[in-house]
Amino acid sequence: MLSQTTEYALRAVVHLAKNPEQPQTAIDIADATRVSPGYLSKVMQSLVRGKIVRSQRGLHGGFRLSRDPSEIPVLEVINCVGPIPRITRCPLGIPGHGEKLCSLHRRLDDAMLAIERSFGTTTLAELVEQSDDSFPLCEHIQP
Amino acid sequence: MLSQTTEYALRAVVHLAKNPEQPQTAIDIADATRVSPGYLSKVMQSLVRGKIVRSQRGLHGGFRLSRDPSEIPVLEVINCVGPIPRITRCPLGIPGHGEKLCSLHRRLDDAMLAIERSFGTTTLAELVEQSDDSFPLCEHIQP
DNA sequence: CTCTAACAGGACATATTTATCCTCTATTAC
DNA sequence: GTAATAGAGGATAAATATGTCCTGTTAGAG
Repeated sequence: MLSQTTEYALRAVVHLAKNPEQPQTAIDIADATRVSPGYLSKVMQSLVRGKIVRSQRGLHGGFRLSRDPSEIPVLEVINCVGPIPRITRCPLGIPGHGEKLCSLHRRLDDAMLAIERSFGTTTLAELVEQSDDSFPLCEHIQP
Repeated sequence: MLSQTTEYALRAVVHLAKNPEQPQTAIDIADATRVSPGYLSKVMQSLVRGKIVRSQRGLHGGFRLSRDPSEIPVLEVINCVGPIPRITRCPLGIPGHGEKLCSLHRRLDDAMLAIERSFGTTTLAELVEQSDDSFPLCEHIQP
């Protein structure tokens, strides 16, 4: 539903939000999120272009969030690597069919809209505040 | 978000729901839904295997819905060609992480669940009842 | 200045999705 | 039976998404 790339981007920013003290290198993030380092670099580049994270080259460089997690909606991260495809016109391309959607496509677009809204009102801060254990992204089972 | 294939499948079943009188050939459906005939055949095969439509070979054959549109939830069509991917376990594959999801993945799965529910309670009948014009899938603009 | 750490970006490889084409089989009409 | 219609299914191609690798550039430390 959401692409792998989107999933990776979200893991990465969550990791950054959980480790704001010092910049995290691509390797750091790749290890923590279990994403291949090479591909993660590409994803991080997208996030940099989207102004979600800032990069710093050289020794002690790495990536950090460009804003406070509470200022970053999850949707913004998603849009950065692969936006939710909204249906704004009839996808059949029939001449004479324009902005008015049939019930099928209106329904589908409603679902997309609901997702957009849900992710638009959730911030990164909300994703990190409740977990305090050592695992970066998933909680472990209580013994 | 939903795949092209899913979109095509939905268009096809909507067309069938709107034309219940006689079986629709793959060509009929392909024309009406603006999908390439070859690929549509594949999609229809999936729908047949999923018991959503029934096929009839030979002259005057074609496809028709296997049940009344009011008995077919949109979700069933979706699941037939490419289910909504639910997140049931930590996707990072870290040993010791099991069923309990971190907040990121719980959020993502919540969104998937919401979509499933939305499409699970909408039937094909609801998608066709309100449009009565000649256009098969999209309404045209009022002059 | 030189060495090393670390991101940027291009070229390439693989996998998956989408699309095309051709042959086979089933059904109907005659 | 023969001919025509129409779905089933396999092989193949094209497009896109995902993943790898290598070189270049920037920054910091000595």
